Amino acid sequence: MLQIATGDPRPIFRQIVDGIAMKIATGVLEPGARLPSVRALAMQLTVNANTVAKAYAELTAQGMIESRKGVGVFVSTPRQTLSDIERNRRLESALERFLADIISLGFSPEEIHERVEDALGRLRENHPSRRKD
Amino acid sequence: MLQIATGDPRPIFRQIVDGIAMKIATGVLEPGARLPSVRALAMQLTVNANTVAKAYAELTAQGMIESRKGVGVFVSTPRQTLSDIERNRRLESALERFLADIISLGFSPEEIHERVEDALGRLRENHPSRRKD
Amino acid sequence: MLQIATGDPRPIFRQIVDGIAMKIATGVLEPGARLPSVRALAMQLTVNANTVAKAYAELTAQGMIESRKGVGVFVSTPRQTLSDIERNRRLESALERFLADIISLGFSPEEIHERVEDALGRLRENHPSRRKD
Amino acid sequence: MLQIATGDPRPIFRQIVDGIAMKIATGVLEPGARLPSVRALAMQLTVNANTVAKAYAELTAQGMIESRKGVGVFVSTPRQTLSDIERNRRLESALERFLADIISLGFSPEEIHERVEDALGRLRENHPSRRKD
DNA sequence: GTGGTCTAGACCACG
DNA sequence: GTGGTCTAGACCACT
Repeated sequence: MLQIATGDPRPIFRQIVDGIAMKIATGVLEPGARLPSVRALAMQLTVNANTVAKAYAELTAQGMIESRKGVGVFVSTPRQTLSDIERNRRLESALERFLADIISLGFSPEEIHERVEDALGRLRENHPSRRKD
Repeated sequence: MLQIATGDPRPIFRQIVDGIAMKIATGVLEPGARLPSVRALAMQLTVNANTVAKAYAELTAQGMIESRKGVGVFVSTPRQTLSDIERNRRLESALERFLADIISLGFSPEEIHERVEDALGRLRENHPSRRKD
Repeated sequence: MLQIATGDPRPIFRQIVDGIAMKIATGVLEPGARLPSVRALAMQLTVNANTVAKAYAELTAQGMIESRKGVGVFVSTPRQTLSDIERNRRLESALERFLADIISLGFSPEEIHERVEDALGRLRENHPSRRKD
Repeated sequence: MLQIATGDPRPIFRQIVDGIAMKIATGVLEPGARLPSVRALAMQLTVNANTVAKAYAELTAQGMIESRKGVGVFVSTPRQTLSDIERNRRLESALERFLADIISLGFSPEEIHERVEDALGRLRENHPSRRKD
């Protein structure tokens, strides 16, 4: 279900964070849903358990999941943790980074537009009415 | 002309690479244009000469600039160095990271669309209809 | 300068986070100040370098410090990263936790009041005009 | 009467311990008052009986309750089990953690003072002038 | 079984 | 030298 790509420039734990965050954001994983245990996911991805634990820790810090010792890890109900200023700051910096990453690949703005629209379209499908809180 | 920000999370050499790549991609620097020498740029930015050399090396490896011995460093005429497969892989990976970063901030696909359009619009201005090759 | 207490119920990395956060909040460490390197602090506290790195990572995630590879770790200029709702939520939960931790120690509300006032007084001294942003 | 919250980061047995300790400290449960049996409380909270037993064991070890075989579990008359040094150490440690948690949220000492006073006020109401021993 | 913490030691990226 | 990532393996707390 989750995929780790060795060619990907992102570190492993980051790929895990991104992958799970995406699943939660698109509603594939709903609030209350249980995630695979640290050890189970580590085994499945054939990475070290600490690496998965680190990814889970980051998602926990971001308020996207909650863990209960001896029980498991669960998707938490979404809330707005960041200030509006900070949200915008992060959007801007992510956008800047994204453009910096791809600009030297020689894609034209039109091509980039197309690909982003595709991706957003895929998001919208599984994501018909985003909760506001 | 080029700016190094200490607060920027990117390493210095990366900021240089991105800055120059952006200038080339947007047409501010045209093929054949001369870049400052390694030493001159290092002085101007008050960074280590090795750092500038590393940035130039990366840009050279990407085929965006070329140095002519004893003459200087110049923007090269655009060539496609990466395979289409590789370019697409990198675009996908950058896109996934971007969306993962952004989506957990609670922005709706519509909002993201708007912001990306803004940014692309800013790009298109300095970039009327470049290369399709 | 920083102290790790073996009897302390908090894990080591938490004690480091708390200690540094306190120093930043009270102005003992000012924005831009450099923190000891991961390895240096690990040596000084005779703990593993990974433990210090974990503490620094948490402070970084909280936006209190910034690290630059190959350079060092620095106190960042404070900003308001969390939404007001989230700030209040966290204040409440910290308060609840604090009271739960100490209530069974047999201190009366008056004693608790006194001790908290002492601590707040110490904060106010080094902290005469808290910046708002 | 006692509440277990699944979202609470504390383990269940801890929530039980804290909840009962709080009731005793605030005088809601007076010395000699009878507590529900392990099984009864487990049923009521729909948790495992072992979990309740563990909570009762900890409260017993702390001298806050005592069980009389074949009769039931009762709130004991308060005794000081921890040394003053140990109590103070724990208070300091809890205080440090609390302030570290809170101060990085950007609350001013004045705001913190206010909120702590509120919370202590709520405590004092059910706690007119208990033990100074 | 679950997650959390810590250690030891390796390798990489950066300046 | 700096910080960041990953592994391997240990121990603890909780259910």
